[in-house]
Amino acid sequence: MRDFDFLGICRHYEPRAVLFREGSPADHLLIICAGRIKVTASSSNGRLFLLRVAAPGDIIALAALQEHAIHRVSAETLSPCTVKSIPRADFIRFIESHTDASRITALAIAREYNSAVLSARRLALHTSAAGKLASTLLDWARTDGGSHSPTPADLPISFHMQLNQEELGSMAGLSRETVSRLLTRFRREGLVDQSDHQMTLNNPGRLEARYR
Amino acid sequence: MRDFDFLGICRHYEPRAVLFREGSPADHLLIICAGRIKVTASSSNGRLFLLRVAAPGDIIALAALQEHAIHRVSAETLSPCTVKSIPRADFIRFIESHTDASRITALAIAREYNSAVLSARRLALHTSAAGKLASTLLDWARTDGGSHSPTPADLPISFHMQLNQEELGSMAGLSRETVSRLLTRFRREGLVDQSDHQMTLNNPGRLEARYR
DNA sequence: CGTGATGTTGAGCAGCATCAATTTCGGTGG
DNA sequence: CCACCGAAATTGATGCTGCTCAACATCACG
Repeated sequence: MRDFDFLGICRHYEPRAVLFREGSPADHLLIICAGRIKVTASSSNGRLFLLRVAAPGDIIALAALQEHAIHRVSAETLSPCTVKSIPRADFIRFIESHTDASRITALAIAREYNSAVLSARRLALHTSAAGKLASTLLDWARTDGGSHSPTPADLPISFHMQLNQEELGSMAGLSRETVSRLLTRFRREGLVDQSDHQMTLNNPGRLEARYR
Repeated sequence: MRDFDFLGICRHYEPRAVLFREGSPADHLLIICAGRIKVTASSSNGRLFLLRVAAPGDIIALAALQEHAIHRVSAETLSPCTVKSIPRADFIRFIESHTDASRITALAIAREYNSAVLSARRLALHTSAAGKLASTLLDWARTDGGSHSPTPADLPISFHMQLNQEELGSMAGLSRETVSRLLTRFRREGLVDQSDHQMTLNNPGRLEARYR
């Protein structure tokens, strides 16, 4: 841990700062120390896809593990952030020389992998818009809402919703308007509550059962 | 490498053999030595999503890196396969004790990660069915067609299509019928050729430009 | 010649994107 | 405190795309 502290450079960022852009060369790995970061991909026709919201402890810019790689996503801060930036060579030297670091790294990368798989799954398996939105919310609540414990299915889960409906839509592959309509529907059915930026899933089990 | 050979057990599988199923506990990592393996996820309503076709050198069952994890995908052989199965503890001990192994592992995992990100991207960014199918084919050709070199955009790419239209559809998030219609359309426009199980993208650049 | 797997093609319809109008809300300044 | 502004959310109307259902073709295999 002492060695790790000397690795790379820690920088502070204001909200809405861009850490890197799709297409730029990837040579540094980034580890989030504080704050939330939005990871997105975009298509030339202007569509945006929100791949994930990364939290402290997450590694982004994994592409930098390969030499001469190029970022396939962009990263932008959502809140004030502290991010440690480590050149590829230093990072690799570090995990090669610290036995337990390689394990922890592998785990961190596996977490990123899982999150990407969940996204793909969501988008592919659900035909209906309601299904996509519901499982986006559920996935979110379960990874963000915290506890890695097996989720008790019928207890309400509450979490801080840092995204507006447009961003939520670009995460679920839906238009802003559809998100709005669905949220009011879920609200009417008593499945979710929303006040300020707090989102509560009143009955995750039922939400999942009805719109999977 | 000598140590690696002693690690885990190598097993041989016939085509259509199931290596593991979604929901079962994940405690072994699998490394593909020979053959092709289909990695899928399914929803309760019977829909199937083909996440990726893994090739020799790929690691699957990455979920096993975490303790007490559960498989979120299923794996099934497409052809005769040789697969090395390594218990989690052994694998972790190995990468902790072999300096360069941790680097290589990290790279392998990063590859899996990239492939998952590409899938999610495809599904989210393309609104039209044609776009989804086109980019599925392009991604496939570029990773499978082999050369990691920057693809020259206007040369035909050819690759062995191991999937039927139904499977291709479940990779792109489309119905079997839509895949059929689109392939005939692409054929009519001279964008692809198909003979037997050989698929040729005559002009990747144009395919991409037209249906991105 | 039958059977099953795979591919092709058509018709109809639901669902979501799109366009557009309106409302709510938080912030800023007079 | 109110007026004003812009961003975000809500709601409605409309059209198109791709899913579904269905019939049929094709091919490999026994």
